[in-house]
Amino acid sequence: MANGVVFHTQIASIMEVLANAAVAEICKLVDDDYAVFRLEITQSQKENRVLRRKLLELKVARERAERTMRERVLACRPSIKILDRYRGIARGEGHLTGGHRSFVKPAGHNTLRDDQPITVDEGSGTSTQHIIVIESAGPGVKQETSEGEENPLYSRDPQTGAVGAPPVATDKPTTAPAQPKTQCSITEDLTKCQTQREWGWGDWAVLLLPLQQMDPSNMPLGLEAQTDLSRRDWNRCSRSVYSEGCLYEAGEGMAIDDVTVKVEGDIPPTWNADGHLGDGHSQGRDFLDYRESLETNPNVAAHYPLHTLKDRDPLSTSMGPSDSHGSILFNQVLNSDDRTRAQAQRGEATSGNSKDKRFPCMFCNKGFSCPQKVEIHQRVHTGERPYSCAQCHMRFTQAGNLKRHQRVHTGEKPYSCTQCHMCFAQAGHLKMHLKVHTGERPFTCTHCGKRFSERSYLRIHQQKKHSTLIT
DNA sequence: CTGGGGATGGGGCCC
DNA sequence: GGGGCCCCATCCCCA
Repeated sequence: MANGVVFHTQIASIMEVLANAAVAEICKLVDDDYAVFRLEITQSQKENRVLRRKLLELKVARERAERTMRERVLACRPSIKILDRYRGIARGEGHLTGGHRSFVKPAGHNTLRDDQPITVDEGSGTSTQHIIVIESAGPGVKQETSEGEENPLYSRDPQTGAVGAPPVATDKPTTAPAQPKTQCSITEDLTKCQTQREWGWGDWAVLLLPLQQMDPSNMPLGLEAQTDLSRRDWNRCSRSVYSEGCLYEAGEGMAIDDVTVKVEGDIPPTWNADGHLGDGHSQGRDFLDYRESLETNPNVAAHYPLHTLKDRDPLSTSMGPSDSHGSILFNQVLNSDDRTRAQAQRGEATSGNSKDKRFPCMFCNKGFSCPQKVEIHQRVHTGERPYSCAQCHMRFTQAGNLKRHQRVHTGEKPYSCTQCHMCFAQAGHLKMHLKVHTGERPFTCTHCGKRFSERSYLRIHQQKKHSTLIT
């Protein structure tokens, strides 16, 4: 018994010694790592100071160069005009009250209708919109200054009243656009610009990039709206547009070629790229693909060939989840255009001229019968998806679509075939399925006479076999 | 051929 | 009666 006690005592002593040794070893490692870490921090701080100083110097130099180059460019090339109504704000002479919402205009969309509403101003007096419309057609980069033609709806900076000068100054004006940039880098540039509240030549050069370098699927979208609060904000915003009427005044549109319309302004608090509730200062990450919207506008469709959009090869830049989201949005938008054309062919009115459809979309001018319809439709353009699935976090533009989606989780298939035991979650799927039993094939290929049960099958067939598109 | 989802229009209900 | 809001049916596309 006594031997047992001694044995346990010895074991305890040994364990204590081992534990102490381990602790000492751990402390030594921690101390070593801490020293290294501290050294790295110190070096990083030094680097930060140096970079900050360089940044300041560059900023001062660019300001100086801007002034001289602006005078020089305007003197040498009177055709160069720059539209920059809100430069005072963008340059930091004012303040931004919200985040930025941006749209990319389609390739080939080289004109913008005078009455094309592309932006929103809540009229609060503090909301700001920044429209940048650039024409780079031909050898001349045609831009237009807003000085002297300021839109009262887009007021001067409420604090300073400043209307900034066009950002034409540059250190390297002719070489900036030549460098290929990925969509990611474009976004980063814009983010930096917005962060600094300053636009220089390099920023404009980014906007002048050809669209082939701007793939829609890589546009980082921060389109999700999660909360009712945000939805109300955005809805209020869109409704205010209707209360205000079309805000886009004649004569302020700009001709555009290589593509870019950029609209910045207030966005709902949730429009952060990460899809979470935010403060609205997403710093330019929330690009929205806008290229589709003008296609459906009968007044501008002729100028905006859709193929120029579809033919673009996607960039390989990985943008994470919002990347695919953007691609989906773009595809759906194109589908919407196809649908619009199909509806027009069926004789369905799509213009906003009729009395029944007197509520036009602020993006594409398509008419709807009531403001709610427009609000829903405009989500095509804005990417807003207020309805979230609790099971899988998918988001939808309409409550009904969410409800339909939830059958995926519940397994509910309320539509049963009377001919067989098949069940479907959607009525349309049952309807389509019934054609299997009836043999109905109403869609006939005009080239080979082959018949199909669905229009989409015919279209695919003609694409594959005849290399044509049905209209 | 099935299944999931985007988008539009119709219609009912309420104020 | 008209407008706002909501639900639903439907068409369409794509994987």
